[in-house]
Amino acid sequence: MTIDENLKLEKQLCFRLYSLTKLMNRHYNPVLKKLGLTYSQYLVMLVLWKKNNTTSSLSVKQLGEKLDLDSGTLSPLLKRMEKQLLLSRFRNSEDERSVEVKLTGLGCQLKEQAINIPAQMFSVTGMSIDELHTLNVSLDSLLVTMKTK
Amino acid sequence: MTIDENLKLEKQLCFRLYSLTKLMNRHYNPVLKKLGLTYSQYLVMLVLWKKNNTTSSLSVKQLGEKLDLDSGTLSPLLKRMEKQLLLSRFRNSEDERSVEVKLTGLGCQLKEQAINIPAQMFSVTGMSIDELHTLNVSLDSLLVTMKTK
DNA sequence: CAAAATTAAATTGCGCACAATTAAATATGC
DNA sequence: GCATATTTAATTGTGCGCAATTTAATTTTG
Repeated sequence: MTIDENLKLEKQLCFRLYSLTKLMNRHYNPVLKKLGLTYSQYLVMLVLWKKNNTTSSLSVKQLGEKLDLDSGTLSPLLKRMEKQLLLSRFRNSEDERSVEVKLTGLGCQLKEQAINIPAQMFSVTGMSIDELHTLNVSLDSLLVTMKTK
Repeated sequence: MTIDENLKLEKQLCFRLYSLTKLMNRHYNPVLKKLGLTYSQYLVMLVLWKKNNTTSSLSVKQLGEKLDLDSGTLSPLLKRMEKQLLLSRFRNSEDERSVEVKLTGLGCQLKEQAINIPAQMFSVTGMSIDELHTLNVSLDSLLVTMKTK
């Protein structure tokens, strides 16, 4: 095998991940559009829906850690979601540097419309539960390695 | 398992792919910056480097098919690369609708500086050749399924 | 306690991705 | 041959993702 061989697009893991992520997005978008969400906004909602109420809040920093996004991405994104009345933003009175985010009633309700999305998307993959699990384990291991290098 | 369980971020394949793609980008960017390339521009170069000369050309359409990108992404991207003197763009005289892209001498030379990137990035994954191959096969299969659904 | 360092968010600027539209060239059908 | 349809790029507008910088609040340190 020549060194040249390695530079082929088809050989690259990164290109597969890149293509799959785009493809994943294209499958999610029409579904999420019905809820008025983009994919990134959906990820934010997934985090907030876990609380499942309109009282507990999460800081932008905590959200950023969970989603691996910085304030440069989250600040404008959360502002758009606030404008859509999905969540509210307010400074933490204990520490005025921190901005807290909390679901509105509307944002909380939206969960009902999203409840079937994971199953729907799973069916698009055409995979079995076992195959999915195996792939998830591989990707998790890769994520851990690449985060620490 | 409750339906609710499915909505957890940690369970989602899409989130793993999304996170890995971002992580992959973060590893590529400092390396590619030395060549003055973004990740997407690198992908374009990978396609063009295969020709390995400054005479054969590829249409924007063909490039778009290989990379799964449309003209809305490629047109401005290729213009930026033309400005950097990596490639040249010109209308096909046989069919004036088509725009052809071709490496400049500079673009062709840049390949030498990129020759070790795949090996370097492979080492970041911490995987064996076999593990990489297995993962690639899984992802390819998923790509095929999701393209046709 | 005051100066310096750290932390959290916001802002700015750039480059994708992509939906939707537009413009121009070519192909097709009658 | 000409109207119609299709094809190809480019353009416009929106929303990320992120590097770099800025602003403000808090913590640390001498």
